[in-house]
Amino acid sequence: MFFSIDVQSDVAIYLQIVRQVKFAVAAGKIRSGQLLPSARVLAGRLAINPNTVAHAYTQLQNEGVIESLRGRGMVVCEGAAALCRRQRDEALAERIGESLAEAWHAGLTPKKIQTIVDGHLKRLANTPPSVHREADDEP
Amino acid sequence: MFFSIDVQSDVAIYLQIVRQVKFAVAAGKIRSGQLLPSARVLAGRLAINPNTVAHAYTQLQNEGVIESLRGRGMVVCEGAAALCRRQRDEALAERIGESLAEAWHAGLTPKKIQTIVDGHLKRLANTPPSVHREADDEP
Amino acid sequence: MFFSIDVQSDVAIYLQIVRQVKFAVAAGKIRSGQLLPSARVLAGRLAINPNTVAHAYTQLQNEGVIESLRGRGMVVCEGAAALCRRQRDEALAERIGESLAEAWHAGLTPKKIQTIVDGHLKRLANTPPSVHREADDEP
Amino acid sequence: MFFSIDVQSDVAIYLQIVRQVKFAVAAGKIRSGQLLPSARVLAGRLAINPNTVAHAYTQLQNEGVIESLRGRGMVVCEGAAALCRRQRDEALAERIGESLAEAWHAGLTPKKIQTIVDGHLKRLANTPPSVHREADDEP
DNA sequence: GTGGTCTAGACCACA
DNA sequence: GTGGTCTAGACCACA
Repeated sequence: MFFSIDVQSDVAIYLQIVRQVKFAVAAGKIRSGQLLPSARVLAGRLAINPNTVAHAYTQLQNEGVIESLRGRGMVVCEGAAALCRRQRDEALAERIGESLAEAWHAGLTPKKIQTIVDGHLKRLANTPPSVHREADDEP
Repeated sequence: MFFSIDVQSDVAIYLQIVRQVKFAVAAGKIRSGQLLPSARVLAGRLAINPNTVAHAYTQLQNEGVIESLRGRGMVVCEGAAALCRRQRDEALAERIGESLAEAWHAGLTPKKIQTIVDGHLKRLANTPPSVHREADDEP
Repeated sequence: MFFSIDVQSDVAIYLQIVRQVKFAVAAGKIRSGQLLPSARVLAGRLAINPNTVAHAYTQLQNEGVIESLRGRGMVVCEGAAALCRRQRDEALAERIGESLAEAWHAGLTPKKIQTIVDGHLKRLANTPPSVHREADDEP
Repeated sequence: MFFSIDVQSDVAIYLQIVRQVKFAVAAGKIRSGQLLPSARVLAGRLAINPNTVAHAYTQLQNEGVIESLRGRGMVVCEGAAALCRRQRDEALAERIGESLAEAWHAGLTPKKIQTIVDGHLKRLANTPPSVHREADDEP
């Protein structure tokens, strides 16, 4: 129900799934103990290859986000929310940092960079975020 | 003299070259009509295969940044500086926008995002940029 | 099933493939969404190197005729038929125009040029065209 | 004085020279016994490499259009006008034939092809040809 | 010397 | 299985 994948994207499909599961867990949309849809079901829903979903689930398993309950399916681990939130915030901060560093090293002035940032933030402020904002996201 | 590639990077070598040539042209480090080092020479300098450099040059040719003078080499096209500057600025702004949008849609507040941005900019301000900053980069 | 290449020709093999794919798409012999034969398969069929086919496919991709579905193959883009038809018609008209202009500037009279054209068309009329003629090719 | 070359063209420079000399001889702009500019002089005038001009002259010599007078230079052969005119007319007719055949095999109808031809001829009729039209060009 | 083309074969991520 | 990337090395026309 939560996932949408873009087969055109240059990001591998299995990574899009990994990412969306983590973000959903971080945002509390999927809670600890909750069952994920089976690889076959999710694959059917997204019209992709079941192996691709299985690949994503394996990676999530290796990272300790989900675990397999034999015969039942994959459930979200205890503590996964905190883990995913931490990972998500680090990833987001890192990507922002990279994009700013790139602009900086290309020679754009801090003023111009801040102008670009402000423009984007203003535009985003008029857009509803995809997930509910949570108070505990704040430091 | 300008190029440095990172074979470890997950960005293809030929794309690193494409990008660095464009940025060098945008920054005025290579000017219209100027000959690029031949594929063989540049390959030798970077310790990579000449075909990889040729691949990068072909892409730059397709994008209208350079053109081949038969038997003489590849020269920077007339108007390439403006083209590269535009592409570079668009790419930088887009990447910043994407990273901010990602954070926004993940539920981070504008305040938190701005805090992350400020932290990065402060850190960068103590780092020399890779290229000279140009006045005409300013709006 | 459609392609035939001439290794003797002074036109590069990969360009012969590019051209034939475009013409096949323009003629409706390959439709949007349809998978092209994989580089390896087509190479085997044409008894050439897979890299040469890949080169052709890359060029078709750059021109927006086909796109790659990761791990699945290359499919004809939406709208490629119109694009290829337009390109084909422009290319044909341009080549005819060039050949006529050349004759004109060499000093041949319009009457003599028309005589040459008529002779060729008469001869061609007795030759079956390579593709079915389509009604919508008519203005 | 007659020649103009296009370094961007995909036709080799030496072939552009060969062609222009032949066409000039065919059109009577250069007559039998007349000296061509030396390779060095022509190269200087066209801002190209003398080797390239020499390459063109060698080809013209092999085809019997010009001959070298030791110490004097290259002169147009006796009978070169007829030879060049014949070659020119054959080449022009062949190129027209190829362009028409290409359109034919792509599936364009004779009517559409004739329409394209008429359009081009009408446009050309309003353009002065590069050379004087000669009565003896007519059959 | 230059780029353009082609072959042969490798390894990779991905589906 | 698929395409993407890279290496290595060949031969060509051209300047």
